Amino acid sequence: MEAVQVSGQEFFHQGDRVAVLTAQPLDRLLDYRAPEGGCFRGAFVEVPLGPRKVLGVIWGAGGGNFDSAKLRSVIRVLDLAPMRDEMRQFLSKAADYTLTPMSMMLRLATRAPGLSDPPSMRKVLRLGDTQPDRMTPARAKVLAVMEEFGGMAFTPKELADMAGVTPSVVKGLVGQGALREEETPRDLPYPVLDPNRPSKDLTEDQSRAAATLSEGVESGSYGTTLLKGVTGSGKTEVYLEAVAACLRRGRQALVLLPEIALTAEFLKRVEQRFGATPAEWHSGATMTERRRVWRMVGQGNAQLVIGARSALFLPFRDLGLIIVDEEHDTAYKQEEGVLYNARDMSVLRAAMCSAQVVLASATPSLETWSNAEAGKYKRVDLTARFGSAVLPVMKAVDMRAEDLAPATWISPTLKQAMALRMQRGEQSLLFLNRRGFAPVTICRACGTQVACDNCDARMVEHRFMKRLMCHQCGETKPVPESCPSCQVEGKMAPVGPGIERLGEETAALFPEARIAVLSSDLFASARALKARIEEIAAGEADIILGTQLVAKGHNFPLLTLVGVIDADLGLQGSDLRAGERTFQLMRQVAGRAGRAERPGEALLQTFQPEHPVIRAILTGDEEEFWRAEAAQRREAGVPPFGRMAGIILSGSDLAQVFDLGNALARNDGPLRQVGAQLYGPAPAPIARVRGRHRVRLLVKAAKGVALQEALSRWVKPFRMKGDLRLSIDIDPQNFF
DNA sequence: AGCACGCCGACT
DNA sequence: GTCGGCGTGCTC
Repeated sequence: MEAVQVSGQEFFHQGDRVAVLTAQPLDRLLDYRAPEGGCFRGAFVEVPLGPRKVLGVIWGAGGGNFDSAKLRSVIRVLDLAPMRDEMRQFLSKAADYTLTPMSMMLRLATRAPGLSDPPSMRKVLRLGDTQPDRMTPARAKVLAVMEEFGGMAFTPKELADMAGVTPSVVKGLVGQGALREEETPRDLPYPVLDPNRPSKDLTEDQSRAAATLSEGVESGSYGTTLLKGVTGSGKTEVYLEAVAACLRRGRQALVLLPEIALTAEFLKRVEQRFGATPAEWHSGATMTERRRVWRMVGQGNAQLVIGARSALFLPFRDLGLIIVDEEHDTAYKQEEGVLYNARDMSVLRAAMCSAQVVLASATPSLETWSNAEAGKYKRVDLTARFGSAVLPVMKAVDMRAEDLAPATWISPTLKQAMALRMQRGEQSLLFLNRRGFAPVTICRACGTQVACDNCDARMVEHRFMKRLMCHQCGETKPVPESCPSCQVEGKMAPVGPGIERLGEETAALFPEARIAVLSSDLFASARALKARIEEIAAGEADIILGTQLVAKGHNFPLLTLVGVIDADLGLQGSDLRAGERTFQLMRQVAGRAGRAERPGEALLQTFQPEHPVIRAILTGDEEEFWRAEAAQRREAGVPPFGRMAGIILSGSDLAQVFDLGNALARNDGPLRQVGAQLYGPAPAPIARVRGRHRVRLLVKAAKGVALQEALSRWVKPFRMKGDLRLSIDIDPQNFF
């Protein structure tokens, strides 16, 4: 049973007027009468709403301006750990910050199935108090197992398997009273993690870093630390020590990872360190797992959770530490529904519950770097260990001086470097952040490019499935024989390189090479991809071609050359963070090559070798890069030195969407009052997705301005007619 | 979010 | 006549 024991909490007696927050998008609290037996503030309840019963949380005393005669009663208090005050505060603050209705926040915080159901039970067996009338060898085996694990309970199936007998033997013993049936909750506590098992040997550097982090945890107060260290510097070992310190204090810890693909490997390391597997929370988890995690976290029966960004909204009972691994990763930004950045929300949540945050990265975001610089965050640096990956020699290949045949992308310089690796029996990696065969299919007769019917995006040829695909909505169609516009036949041609096309070119250059193409869409499952990566790491490929996914986490010990096919790719466009992103990505990709005993080399093919970002990547002076980037942003008054918000309008009728945008722009009084500037409306980068037109506006304000307040006053008067939608993205990652 | 209410077009 | 399209509005 989950005991509802909250001391010092406000209590409401039966019939009292209480305000209830539900997950229905009402954006206000509803008043009810407290149920029989009363309820505490924070209790999860079931309330009637129209013809339905819905989940809600007792938020406080009722407001009173609703006709008492029409008040309905809370149906019952659910058998769930009540929401703690700090969680209510966290949700409120996060809602204020992201301008999200509370109902949506509650939905985020209750994303587990069957919360309204009583805890699911199952039958288990314990040793009974009578002896069976006749002892048989099979029966003896079963009883021996029970003796061996004295006091433990097993399901009939488990017990039969462990004893090596058929279920009927077990059934017989139950009938005899030698085994006793008992009901227990199906959701079991997670195995206890032991923080005092011996850790790996840490270098002096690592021990110092671990001590700093642990000190923070032991203080029992809020604090954020940037843990900066390159791949192979042992970041994970270091922060697992902070986790150990947290567990020793009896508090819970949360490790956020940017991608599900990284969790399996991480779980192994946790098991090695703490002797058991922690709870796991991500979109791939089954309903049963989600339910178990949610309930156990609330009861304090899960000490450590490894999860994706939404794990931040789990009902921790006593959260003492949040690790945000690869904190710069854009996957932490939720781009749909509730628009939040899990990195920033981690800091908020930690502040609410006196927990520590560790932001770990080899290439921190500028936000985090400058917060550390400003002394808001502590900073701990790890240098590379002997024998671990070291940053390779980085060189630019000036593409203006290279002689390339049409429709080829591997320069003679890069080819030569690859040939050398082939000779030496070492691996090369070519990085191209473009899935598919060719990004554009063009008609050579009229110049038309094949576009998606539902989105304002060009369709990408995927030759392995012999179709064109829209990377926005996933729609596919066959590669047309004749031009959809001018009807001329046989003139459709692929333009530009994708990873598949690069594969063809590589195969032509090195017919004897074993080539592996790693692109997320070429694998049926994360498991298949992981298996392939392991094969490659073991040496089962000479040349690896990869998209974004090769930049993350995976180590290839035999790899000594990284060739970046188009280092300029990320620098195009007007993205504020283009430089930062390119810098991070290039450093990470380059970091795949070379270890201390086998130095690596990275060749960056570029048409602009004198570009400041490319130069910074080549010289490798990170601090200088960040200082320069920070200076530029400060000058421009953009994040983290100014505030920004994106307004995204969408709807099926373009004129209507633009009308709304223009109306918003004309009535920007509340924004001008706080000195904020408004840009737009303008078509969004992908102006049409799934048949909906998208228009954007951008708001820029000085730091310290009450931006959210001004924004909500600004948009409030506008009614959304028809299928028009308006969403506000505070601290947007992409702009126009 | 659901789910009802309601007000106009093609059917038994 | 009425079945049903989904636009508008309410839920304590």
